[in-house]
Amino acid sequence: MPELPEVETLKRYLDKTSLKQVIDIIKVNDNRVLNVSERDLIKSLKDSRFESTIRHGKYIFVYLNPRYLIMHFGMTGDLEYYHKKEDEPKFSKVIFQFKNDYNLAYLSRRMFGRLDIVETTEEFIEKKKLGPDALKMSFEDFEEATKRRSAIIKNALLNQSFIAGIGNIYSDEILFKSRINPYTKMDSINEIKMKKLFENIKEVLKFGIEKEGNLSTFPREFLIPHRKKEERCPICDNEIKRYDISGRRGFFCPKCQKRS
DNA sequence: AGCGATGTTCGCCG
DNA sequence: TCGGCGAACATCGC
Repeated sequence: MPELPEVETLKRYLDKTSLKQVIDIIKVNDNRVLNVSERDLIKSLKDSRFESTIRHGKYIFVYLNPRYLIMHFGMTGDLEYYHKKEDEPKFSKVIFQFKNDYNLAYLSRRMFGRLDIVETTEEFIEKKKLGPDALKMSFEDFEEATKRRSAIIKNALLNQSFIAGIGNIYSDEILFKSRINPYTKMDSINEIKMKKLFENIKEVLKFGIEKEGNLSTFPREFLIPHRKKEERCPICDNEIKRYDISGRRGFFCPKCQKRS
């Protein structure tokens, strides 16, 4: 459950289920997901409440007053709200039990997600060198940031210091919609295409949020349903090509997304 | 049985 | 310094 649309969906889920409830018990099943000591985690959470949440890129900051709990989900993180003890979901790593006996479980299968406690959001964003959130970034900032970089566009979109929230699957979708070849150097994209790219970042991510991050519900005219071998481009019917870049696997249409 | 996976980080090298 | 690459992290489903 990890790119921006999924994380936004988790944020809304947390807001709907768990906000303002007093936390009674913090159960740590596996302390490997903690970037903070178990003692400090408990100290910060016990008897306080999840007051509000902010999402920045793929991170959720949960305001506890006065500190923040940070949730990151890696590739397989999730949240689940449930009542009965025996319904504790598989892969639950940390469980927040509220005074009303309901629980919010933080799950992680591959252990790539992390929980942390910080004093301010700014301090964390600075430490991680996170760029602006993809949905909040202005075109001016986007354009400015692109001018200072020579990286190929696929890597730039994945680079959280440049723009925060886009991952492997959505970056492919954004490039497909923008008709930009993933290997295009950023400084060779003209202003019109750059504007279109910027708009498509927002549109694709917002569409993902509407779909609650559920990739299997994407309509066929998107690239997402065709991310496998021997699929055809929904626009031109050409064969979709697989490519490997910086250890990630992507897909694109060589005919629609010509190198410029 | 082996491969691949929505992420991040780090060391190496050009 | 920047950017690309590959490995490492850890686990499970197909």
